[in-house]
Amino acid sequence: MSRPRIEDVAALAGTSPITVSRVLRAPGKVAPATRARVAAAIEQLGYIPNLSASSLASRRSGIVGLLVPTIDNSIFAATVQGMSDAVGDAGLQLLLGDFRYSEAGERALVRALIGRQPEALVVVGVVRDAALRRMLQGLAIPVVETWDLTDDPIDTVVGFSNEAAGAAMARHFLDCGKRRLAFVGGLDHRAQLRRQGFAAVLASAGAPAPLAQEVETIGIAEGRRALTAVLEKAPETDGVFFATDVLAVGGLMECQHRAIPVPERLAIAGLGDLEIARELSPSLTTVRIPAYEIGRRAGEVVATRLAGAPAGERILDLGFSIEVRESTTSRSRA
Amino acid sequence: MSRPRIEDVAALAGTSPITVSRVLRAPGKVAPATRARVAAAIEQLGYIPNLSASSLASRRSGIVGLLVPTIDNSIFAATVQGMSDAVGDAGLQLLLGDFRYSEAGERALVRALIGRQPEALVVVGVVRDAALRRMLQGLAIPVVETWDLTDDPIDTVVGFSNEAAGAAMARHFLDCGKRRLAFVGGLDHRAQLRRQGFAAVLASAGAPAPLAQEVETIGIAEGRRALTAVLEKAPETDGVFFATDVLAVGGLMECQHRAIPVPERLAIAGLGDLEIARELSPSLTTVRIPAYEIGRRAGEVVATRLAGAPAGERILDLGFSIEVRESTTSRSRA
DNA sequence: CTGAAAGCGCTTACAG
DNA sequence: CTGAAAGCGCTTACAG
Repeated sequence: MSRPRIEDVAALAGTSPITVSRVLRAPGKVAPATRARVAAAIEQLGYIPNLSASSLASRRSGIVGLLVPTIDNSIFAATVQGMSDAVGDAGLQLLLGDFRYSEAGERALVRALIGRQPEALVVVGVVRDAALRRMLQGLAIPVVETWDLTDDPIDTVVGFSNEAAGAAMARHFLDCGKRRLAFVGGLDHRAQLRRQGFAAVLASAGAPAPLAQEVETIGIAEGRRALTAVLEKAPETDGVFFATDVLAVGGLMECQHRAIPVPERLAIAGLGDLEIARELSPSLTTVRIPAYEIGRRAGEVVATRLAGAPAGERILDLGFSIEVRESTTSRSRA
Repeated sequence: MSRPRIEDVAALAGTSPITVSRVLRAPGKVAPATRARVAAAIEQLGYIPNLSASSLASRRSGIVGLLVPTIDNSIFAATVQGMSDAVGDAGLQLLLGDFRYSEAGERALVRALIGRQPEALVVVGVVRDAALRRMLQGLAIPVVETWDLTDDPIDTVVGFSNEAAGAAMARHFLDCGKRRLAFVGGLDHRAQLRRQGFAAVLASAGAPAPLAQEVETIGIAEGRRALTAVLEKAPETDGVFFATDVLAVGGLMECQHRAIPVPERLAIAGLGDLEIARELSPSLTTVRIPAYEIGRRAGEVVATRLAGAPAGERILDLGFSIEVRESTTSRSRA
């Protein structure tokens, strides 16, 4: 008992496959009586169109590819959700791939996705590999880069300035009277940009260059280790900016473990505005990223373009905000 | 400049499309010299096969569908990772869909996936909707249910007993001398099973029936609210089992906020063994679920079956363990 | 080891 | 409003 084809539906409804196809994709063009008969036949047979055949014939796959660095415990989950909401409204399906923070993985994943004929591609991050940029440009489909900004996107970029976020956090630490600072983060490009923005503000304020402590993975335990390392290398440190909240939570816990007063002796800040950041005590100062909106806007750009609209603004800066909380300010704690 | 087809590669390599196809899928059957010429042509043109056409002709999509309740801040992320590792090794691609904990969403998602002709389907949870079960059975492809157990899976189930997990946690509370207990969780089936197992053990031990506190969403703030509600309704409660760690973290924080001694006055436990559970102070007693292994095994079952092996054991119980930590035992706290 | 023929299940113009 | 013809880009037997 193999699956019914469009021909089986047509036979049962006493019409042609073309009409069945129309009922599915442009029901307004079919007479109501015919439409009803076809709908009944579809229902009766449990017909589900073969989308491989449909894609091949129509050259429209209905797929939007989304490339994320990781799906794990994800700061990107909200972006995926936003994308999913936006493209779902447009009748498109999301094909998700994670390249695990590796450029080789990114290339392999793009190739795998291309084979599925996506109508558009959304990438978390700005694509840095030159060969990959050229390849994506050659695809002649909308490509949206996200979670960062660049003067020269492949097509469109929807994000915020990681460098500006780092800079803003540096100013906040200075405002709090902290000058001997450290930065904790991975080697991925966005973390590096945050570090650069952070360091630049400190330099121009005449503060010491921040200690840069590198992490291998993103996790609470890794954040604790990083804080330990920072205090070993630079015991006088009075503030630490972590590239993500998960690391910062580890930093906070290590302080608690060592009975280091936060923020009096050591101020702590993160990025991402996870729910846990708000709920901890002391609550965590963090950079709020419009993660959902980034996904939503990226999805809308894609949907608009696929509906035939011309390319609009190439650079959409959705900004960020510093959420000042107890881990950097000396307000009384509950 | 449209994308090159297999015919273009064949022309450049001075051979036929059939041979190009062979180089891609069974290179051992092609003479080395020919293979080299074809490989060079593929490279030169940047040829990527159209997988819609390939799927249609071969009736093999190379796709495994994975249905999860949510991709958000996910207790399921490890399962997805395990699946991805296992099916990736077999050259299959994962098509991920989240049905947002709704049966209607589950049905719609299955229909959307079926259109893409997946060779197998993996579902987080046991499918409860009878019509959907019949439909999946009729598909004649491997279907793996996960994260729970049932006597009569559609095909194969890989998981653990949620009821037994609830029961084990009830025994642990009793061992700790706690008898006036509460359960906090959502209305999804797995949470209900945990509650039932929990309640059954208490009943047979002659302890009072546990208060069941329902939550709308999974979040730290929701866990705090739930704990507040429990203490309002039953101030004498001396232990609370939360259906997931995220809720339990909220419970722990609310206790901290109210200066309720944990575990002396109130013991707290969760399920999932998130990293934060280990790191908090007091650390959180929890049920460890082999989430990665569930995904990995499910993926292996699928890969084995698609490689032609007959169906093996229908029920794979991967078990769970109670991780006893400070939130239920009165050991000294750092 | 290699290729000509047929076909996978749809949709796109086009005609009426 | 409806349908016959052609074709989307591959792969599957089959033959040699």
